[in-house]
Amino acid sequence: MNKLSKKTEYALMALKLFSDIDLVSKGLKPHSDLHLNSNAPLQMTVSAQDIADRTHAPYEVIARVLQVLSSRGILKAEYGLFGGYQLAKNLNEVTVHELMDALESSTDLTKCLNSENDCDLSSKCTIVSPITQLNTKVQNFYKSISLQEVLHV
Amino acid sequence: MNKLSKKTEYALMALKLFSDIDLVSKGLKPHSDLHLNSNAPLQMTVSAQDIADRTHAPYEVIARVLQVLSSRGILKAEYGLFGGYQLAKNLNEVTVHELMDALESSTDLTKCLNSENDCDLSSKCTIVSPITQLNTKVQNFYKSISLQEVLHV
DNA sequence: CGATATCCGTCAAAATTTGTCGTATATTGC
DNA sequence: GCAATATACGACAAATTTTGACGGATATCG
Ligand code: FES
Ligand code: FES
Repeated sequence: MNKLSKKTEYALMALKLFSDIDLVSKGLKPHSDLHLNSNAPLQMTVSAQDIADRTHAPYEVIARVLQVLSSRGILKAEYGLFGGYQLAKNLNEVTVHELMDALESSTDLTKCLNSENDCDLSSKCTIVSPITQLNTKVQNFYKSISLQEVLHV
Repeated sequence: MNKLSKKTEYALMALKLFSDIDLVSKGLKPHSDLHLNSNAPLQMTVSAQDIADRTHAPYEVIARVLQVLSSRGILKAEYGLFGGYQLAKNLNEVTVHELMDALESSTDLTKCLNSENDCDLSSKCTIVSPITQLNTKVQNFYKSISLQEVLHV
């Protein structure tokens, strides 16, 4: 399959939103219009509902994604009225690998590489070493790309 | 998910087998024992059944994989008794991307990138450009790695 | 012609992803 | 204290994809 899950896509949308808001707060223009509703003052803290509305992602799903990003320290959560999420890290310091590790079922290239999945063929398997080495290359590749680099295009 | 499918794994096993046979034919030692059964002379042409036996992959599945590799010109097929498959290309000239393109459902990083899948959100989507650019990077990465490089470790 | 092996369409089982629901917990404003 | 709001989390159903199996057609060779 070799695809990024919807969860990771939704995460990128949310993080791009925060990234743009951050630009606005510094007096710079975002790359795409934010379509901020109402004339309320710009809130650095955005609720899951707002993020769902603006990204057009299903609320329940992206809410869960935001919780994970929060648990990973990429976002900071605030309870209560006017609560929501804020960027907690500079996106320059978060890699694509980190995002995948947070949201994908696994970052490994194959199921057999997963230590929990004890493949009964591993003793007879002829490509354990090749796959392992290729896997390392792929991991390093995704570790070499920051989210800033991805979103700020 | 971001994983290589079983089909691609089976393909790598088969190609490693051919790669090792090729070494033997040149009088060199393969990296892993071939466990050639019987005392028959070494055949450059190997049947799907033999490959299934030696890789421990389900016959029906790896047979289909071999057919695809044949249609892509990576293997050469021969009908009839003592028929089977041979390496048709130098593995130095076949990339990981080429193998994925042959066997994975898609080489694209997300479903939305697939032109057939006309995502109804694409007009509102905020990450079309970021995803597209990241996708290109990933494609180029997989195009930069040859199967020789992967299997000959 | 018969034995063997590649080819190919279809389909069911299994696994994974995606989305939904219900509920608990924490914070704020009154 | 209490109601309103928003995050946190477990469980579950629907949808999609992968994996594997079956049946039969086509090609080659002795
Ligand atoms: S380790 Fe599972 S098939 Fe190679
Ligand atoms: S293009 Fe489909 S969600 Fe972005």
